[in-house]
Amino acid sequence: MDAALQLLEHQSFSGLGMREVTREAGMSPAGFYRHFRDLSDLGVALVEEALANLHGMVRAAFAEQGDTDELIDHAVDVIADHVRKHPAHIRFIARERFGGVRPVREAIAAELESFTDEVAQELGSQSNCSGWSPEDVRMVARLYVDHMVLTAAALQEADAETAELIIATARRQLRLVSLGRRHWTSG
Amino acid sequence: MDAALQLLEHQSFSGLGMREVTREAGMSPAGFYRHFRDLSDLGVALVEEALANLHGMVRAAFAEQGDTDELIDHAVDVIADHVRKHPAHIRFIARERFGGVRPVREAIAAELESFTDEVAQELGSQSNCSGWSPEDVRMVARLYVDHMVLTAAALQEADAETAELIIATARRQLRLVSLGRRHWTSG
DNA sequence: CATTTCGGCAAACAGTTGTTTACTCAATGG
DNA sequence: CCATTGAGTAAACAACTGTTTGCCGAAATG
Repeated sequence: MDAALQLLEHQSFSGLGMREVTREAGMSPAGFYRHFRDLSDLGVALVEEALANLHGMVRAAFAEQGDTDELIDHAVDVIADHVRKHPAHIRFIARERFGGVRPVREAIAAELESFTDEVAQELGSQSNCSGWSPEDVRMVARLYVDHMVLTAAALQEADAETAELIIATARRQLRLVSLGRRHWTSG
Repeated sequence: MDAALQLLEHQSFSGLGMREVTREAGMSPAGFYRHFRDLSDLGVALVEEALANLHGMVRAAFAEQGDTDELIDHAVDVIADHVRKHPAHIRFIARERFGGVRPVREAIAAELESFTDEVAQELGSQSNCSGWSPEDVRMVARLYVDHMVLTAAALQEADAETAELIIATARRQLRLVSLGRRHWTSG
C-alpha cells in the first residue's frame, strides 16, 4: 500500500498497474494476489487508511469552545497540520473523489457522508443552532466538509508561501459562512 | 476528441491509452500524431473545449437583476441545464481538476482562475459590495466558483431524483452565503 | 513433533502498449 | 495544371500488461 501511495504521486489510480505496484514494493507480481483480489480492492483499502484518522480530529476541533474566530483558526490549523503530515493520503482522496474507478469513488463518498453525519451531529448539539431543522443542519455540515476537502486538496499541491495564502482565504471564507449561519432563519 | 471523451466516461485521463483512443475513433494508431504531440496535448485541448462555453453563461447569469433569491435560483438552473447538456465535459473537468496529469491539471486551474476573475469583476461592479476590499471580493468569488464546480460534479453523477435534492441543497447553501455577504464588514 | 497456513518466488501465457517508418491519396492553392 | 500539404494507412519494434500455475520456506497451530 505504501508503494502504491508513492506511485500515486505522479499518476492517478485508474492508470496504476499491479506489476508497477509490486515492482515498487520489491515483490514478485504474483505476490500481489496474496493481499488483494483486485486493484480496486487495494484502492478501497487505501481510502480507509487515508480517512481513518480524520474522524477523531475534527470531532476534537469541534469540541473546543471559545470565540467563533478562535474556533475557525484552530480548525484550519488542524487541517493544515494534517495535510503537512500526510500529503500522499490527501492527494489520493482529492484525486479519486471524482476519479475513474467506481468502487474507490463510492468508498470515498460513503466515508465523507458519514463524516458529514458527525459534523451535523456536532453542529446540532451546539447552542447557536437550536431552532434549526435537521435538513438545514446537514446542509451547512456538507458546506463545511466540502470546504475542508477542497482546502486540503489545494494545500496539498501548494508550496509554503502560497499555502499561507490559501489558509488565510479559507479562514475568511469560514468566517463569512459563520456570519451567514448567525443570521439564518430556519424553517 | 469525442472518442476520448466517451472513453473517459469509465476511466480517468491518466489511464487512457492513445491506441485506445484511435481505436475508438476508428483511426490507425499513427494517425493520432497528425493532431496531437502527446496525450496531455489532447488533454489540454479537451479542457479548453469543456470550459469554453461556460464563461458567457455565468456572466449572463450575473447580469440579470432582481431579488437575490431569484438570482440564485436562476444561476443554479443554468448550471443544472449545462450539466444535463454536457455531462461528459463536466465529468472530465471534475475528474482531472486534481487528476494525475500535470499539464491538464494546470490548464484547468488556469481556466478556473480566470473564471474567478470574471466573477470577482462582476461582483465588484454590484451595489451590495461597494465598500469591499479587492481581496475579499476575490475570496467570495472563489467560494462561488468552487461551489459551482462541486455542485456540477455532484449533479453529473446523480440520477434524476437525487439531482433535485442536490439542487435544493445548493440553493440553500448559496442563500446562506449571500446572507453572510450582506453582514460582512470588509477591512 | 506434525501439519497447515501464510507470504513469497520464477516462469510462462497471449495481448496490448507507444512510437517510428515509409507509403498513399485527396484537397488545396498559386 | 502542377506542386504542396493535410490526413490517413499498414507493418514492425521491443517493452510491458494481468493472470495462472506449481513450487518453496518459514511460521503458527494442533
